[in-house]
Amino acid sequence: MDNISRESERKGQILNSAIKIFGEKGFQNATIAEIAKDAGVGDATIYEYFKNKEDLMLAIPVEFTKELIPQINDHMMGIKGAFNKLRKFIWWWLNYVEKNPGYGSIVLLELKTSKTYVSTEAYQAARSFYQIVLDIIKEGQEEGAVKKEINPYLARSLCVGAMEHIIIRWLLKDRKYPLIQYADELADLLIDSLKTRV
Amino acid sequence: MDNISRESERKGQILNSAIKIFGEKGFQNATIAEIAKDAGVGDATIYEYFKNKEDLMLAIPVEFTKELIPQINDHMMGIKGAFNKLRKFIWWWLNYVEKNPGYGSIVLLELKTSKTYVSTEAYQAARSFYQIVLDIIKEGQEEGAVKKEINPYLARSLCVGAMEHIIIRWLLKDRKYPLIQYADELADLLIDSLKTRV
DNA sequence: CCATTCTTCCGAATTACATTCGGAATTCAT
DNA sequence: ATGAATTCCGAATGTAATTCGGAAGAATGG
Repeated sequence: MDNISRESERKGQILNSAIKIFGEKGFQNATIAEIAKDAGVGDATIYEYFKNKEDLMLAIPVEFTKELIPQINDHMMGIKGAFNKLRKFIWWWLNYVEKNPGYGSIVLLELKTSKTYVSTEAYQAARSFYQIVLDIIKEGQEEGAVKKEINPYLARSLCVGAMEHIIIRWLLKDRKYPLIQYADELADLLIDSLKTRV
Repeated sequence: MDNISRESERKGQILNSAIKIFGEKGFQNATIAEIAKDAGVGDATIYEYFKNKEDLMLAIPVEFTKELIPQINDHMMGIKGAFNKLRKFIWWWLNYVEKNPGYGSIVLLELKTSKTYVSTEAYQAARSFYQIVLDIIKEGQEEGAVKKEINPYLARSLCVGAMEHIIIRWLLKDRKYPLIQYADELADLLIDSLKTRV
């Protein structure tokens, strides 16, 4: 989650502290003072780099999701067949959130309450991340593995909705036992849902 | 959404204004002053009935979800077969949110960011609402319509996750065209996912 | 090497709200 | 009708976001 090259060192420090504090306490209960202190800068300095508290939170997914897409694509390399890719995607995403729960709770819980969310870059970033699932489904339809009659956008909602629901439950409650323990069973169920019947 | 009998008239006024303002502006951007003004009471009066702003928001699902469960059960009467019930549930829930988007955005977007959410009555209320889906799935397994080998809890996550995902998309973006237009296709997809194969 | 501008940074005000206080208005019980 | 309780709220308080004004440091030019 760290050492990502960014325009400015300062901006990077602040973002790293922001992800940490927002992730721990949530948007509401995190204070600018605390983030500033953690980043080792003055409160006012944050406002040199971000318009306001909300803008600071929205900057997190933009920066980090940019990194995610190459990473998942890298993991996808050499995997053949839509269902194998989907299984990998589920595994990878659950694993990533488990390792970075702060990022997960920002993206899955906090972000959507921002009044302007849909018109932000953050929304576009999330969109292109989930686009991967859509591509997998379409690929599956081409290769004949996924039922042709399914609306691929609805199928994406099914996959993403189920994943998010499981992740959100985990974020809200337990966080104790591994999140990836759900990965296989969830993948089985989703694959079975989409599969062409013989 | 109105005329629900409650302990006190005042408390009811405040809750109705709260659902309206929170629903419109979100928790963050709603102010106590605005809710008080809308309810026609002084700011301090709100604190006679609710511990604080967060407690006021959390009171909404408790009050309203109590009403929801009898309503949906009422609609379920006379419907035979798990899949017919599931279809009805999807239709009814999408329709309810479409008619009460303020309530929907509180329950689906705002609530989960509350630090204490899982330990509140509001969480229990949501839980018993979604319990209905679990019961339908279990019933389906008993009558042989739903695959026996599916973990019913995971199946619930699939159904609820997909519904919530579609509702959240609608709340965040469009809200223009009818939400229920998704109901049938979603129901088809979910039913097909759960169905025992011959 | 020094003066000048430009940039970065931040301590100290300012502002916007949530929350609390103290007492006024109203209702209730006798 | 009167004292006691309850309900209500305007004004004060406290906390945290945001802005201001200028200090400290880096870059430019002679």
